[in-house]
Amino acid sequence: MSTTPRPRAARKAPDERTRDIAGAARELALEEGLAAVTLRAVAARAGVAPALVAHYVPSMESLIANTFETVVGAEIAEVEALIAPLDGPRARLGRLIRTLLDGTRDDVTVVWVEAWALGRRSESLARAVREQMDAWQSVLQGVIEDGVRSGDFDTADAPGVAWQLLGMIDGLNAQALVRWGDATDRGSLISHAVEGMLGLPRGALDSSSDPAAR
Amino acid sequence: MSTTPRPRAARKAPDERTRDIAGAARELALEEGLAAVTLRAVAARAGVAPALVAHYVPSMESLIANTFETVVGAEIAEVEALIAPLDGPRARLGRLIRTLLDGTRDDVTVVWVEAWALGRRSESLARAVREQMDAWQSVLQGVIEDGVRSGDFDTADAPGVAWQLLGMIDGLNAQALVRWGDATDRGSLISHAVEGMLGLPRGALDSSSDPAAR
DNA sequence: AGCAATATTGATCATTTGATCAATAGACCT
DNA sequence: AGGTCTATTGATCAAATGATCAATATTGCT
Repeated sequence: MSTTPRPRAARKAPDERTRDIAGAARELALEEGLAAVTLRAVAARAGVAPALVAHYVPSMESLIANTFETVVGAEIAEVEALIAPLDGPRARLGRLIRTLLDGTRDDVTVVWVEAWALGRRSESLARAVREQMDAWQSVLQGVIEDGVRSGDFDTADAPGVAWQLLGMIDGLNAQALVRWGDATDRGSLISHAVEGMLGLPRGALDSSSDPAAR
Repeated sequence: MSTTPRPRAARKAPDERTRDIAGAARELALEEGLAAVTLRAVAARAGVAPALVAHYVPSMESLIANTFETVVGAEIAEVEALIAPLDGPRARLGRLIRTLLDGTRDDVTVVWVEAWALGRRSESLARAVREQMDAWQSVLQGVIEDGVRSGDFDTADAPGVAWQLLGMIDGLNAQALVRWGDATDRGSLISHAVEGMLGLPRGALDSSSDPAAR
């Protein structure tokens, strides 16, 4: 059992090394979960000595919190950009739900689930989780309020519906993480659920109005 | 810093000691989460030496899996007993949802969330999680199928609706774990969601038909 | 070429975890 | 009372974690 000796890392500017380390942490989180983001694992992935990671980061706790923020923040931005050009609240909301439930982001879901658990023992991670949940809720609430204004949706509690929908999506994705194998389509039934919350007729949110879903 | 010296534990029959240890593990899981169920913590709570816990349990991994099963199994049995005597599928489903979302079982929710995360690193825990999810799904599916037979509900996919509903409930509870403070009533909106999934008119699942909810 | 600044590292420490085993002590039977 | 069985324990180990610090190597400037 020979541990491959690592050549001395090339000297880099602090800014770049900082980005390297953050990137290594991000990759690890997506590939193996937040719990795999350890001092030594990040160092190995970044190709540096463990002490260097410790040197560039105030604490592993903060690195993990920042990594969570990066991963989830990118997901939010990505989905936001995806639905922004769509035409009308119904199309945007339908697409958003289908996208988040299409199973292509299970790596991010793992990060979410581990953040919920680890957040109970890390105040900074817990804070990051709350912030990102607020950010997601804000996106959803925006779409719903647009729909209420335009008459597409009917609800007196857009913030509440946004929270509910967010919880549902998270729950369904977390569940799918365990029920791999039995791959019920996650997106079809929830549309009816949302229709119920928003006073829409059955089928109003299905993919027939979404060109990209055909 | 004086560690209180523990008196030698009274000799007990193996069966009883086994139950003691399982009980200590269960209490710890409910009070501080599954991650707190460590060899030494369980030993301290049970009032015995750490080596004794190791002696009575094949591995901590299995103790944790069994503890999860106990905690969640008890929750299922409890809720099942609660809704069984109710009159009709609508009342039973409504009560089930309201009960699971009333916020009085957050300790169990913590166990669920940690099990999802830890299950990624423990095959036995992952198996236990799948089993208990199946058990929950089975309960939900039973209620829904009753409703379909009686004409109360309208869906062609009772198993799918059961899975979706389970995921939604878990997600909303997990979310509430983090959003303490902002305590939106978790139960009211989801009723509309379920009405949407089951083809019910708005309000059909509200608490007006549930004597205990008034 | 020499030097100062600093990026990088090896060595090391303290904790926490699960696990093993020989030794001990208490209960029960004859 | 004595002896046997076995429940219980202290001591100890290996592994993994986060963190610190003096020492080293490399860069870039003069």
